[in-house]
Amino acid sequence: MPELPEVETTRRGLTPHLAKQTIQTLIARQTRLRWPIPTHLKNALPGQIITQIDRRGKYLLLTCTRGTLIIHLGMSGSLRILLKTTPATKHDHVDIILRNGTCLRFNDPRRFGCILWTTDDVNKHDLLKNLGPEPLSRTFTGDYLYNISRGRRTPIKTFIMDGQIVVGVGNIYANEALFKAGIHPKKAVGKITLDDYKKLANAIKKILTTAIKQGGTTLRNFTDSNGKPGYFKQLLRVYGRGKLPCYICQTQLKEIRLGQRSTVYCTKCQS
DNA sequence: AGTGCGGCCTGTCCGC
DNA sequence: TGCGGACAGGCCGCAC
Repeated sequence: MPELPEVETTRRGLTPHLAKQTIQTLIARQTRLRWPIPTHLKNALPGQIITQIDRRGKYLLLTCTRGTLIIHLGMSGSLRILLKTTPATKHDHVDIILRNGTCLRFNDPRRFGCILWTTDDVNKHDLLKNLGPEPLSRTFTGDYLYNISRGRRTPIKTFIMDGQIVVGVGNIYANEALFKAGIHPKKAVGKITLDDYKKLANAIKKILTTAIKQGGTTLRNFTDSNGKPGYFKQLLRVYGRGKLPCYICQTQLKEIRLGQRSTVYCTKCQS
């Protein structure tokens, strides 16, 4: 389950392998992802040199000589660098073969991810043009949240999971950040004070930064072949802990559905 | 415009 | 032990 920290970790891991490399071919074994892989990609990619590897929210952006690859890992996607001779296994949907004999392999059991291509300004792409600020940037502050939430009634948890408000905050981190900031997940955004928004913005930054330092570890049933355990799981205060005692006050944590998402909070610590 | 929700997918887990 | 069904999650795109 790639969250922003894992996408960032992926980006950092891929960069030395991809930067300045030339693409030889594209192999698409399964083109039906979140959106179909563009049919012209097979013609567009060969000869392209990858010049830059960026991240916007949970999107990876591979800037090439004459276009940009937009990759999202969805729920279950992963990217690996392998020798191009490595046999493909289940859910290895796409290979981008490089001239140096390596390959970037996209694996995604649930196929919620996507691989798209644009030759225009990538920030004007439909998927990116309306995205909110990066949570770790200076523009994401308590003041920002306060100002854009006046007069609105959405529950705060839904609000911070909205990519147009701020990118990269998924269900797990939303739960954790609200607990850390002491804010009830259902609280209407228009009624939250500037002071609380400052706490919340800081909580989001802190949690994401910590998770990146952990190597962007996935959570729950992490069945990576490397057998890497979920380090960040040990730091979870509320997510996945419904009915268990709050670490702060021992009150039984409450679990509800909010916007069809599992939501866990402490009735005493969060108001 | 703001808000809420259905749908896309497969692996895992639970109860029978 | 096998099987069906609920659930998990990001996030677009639609309906109100």
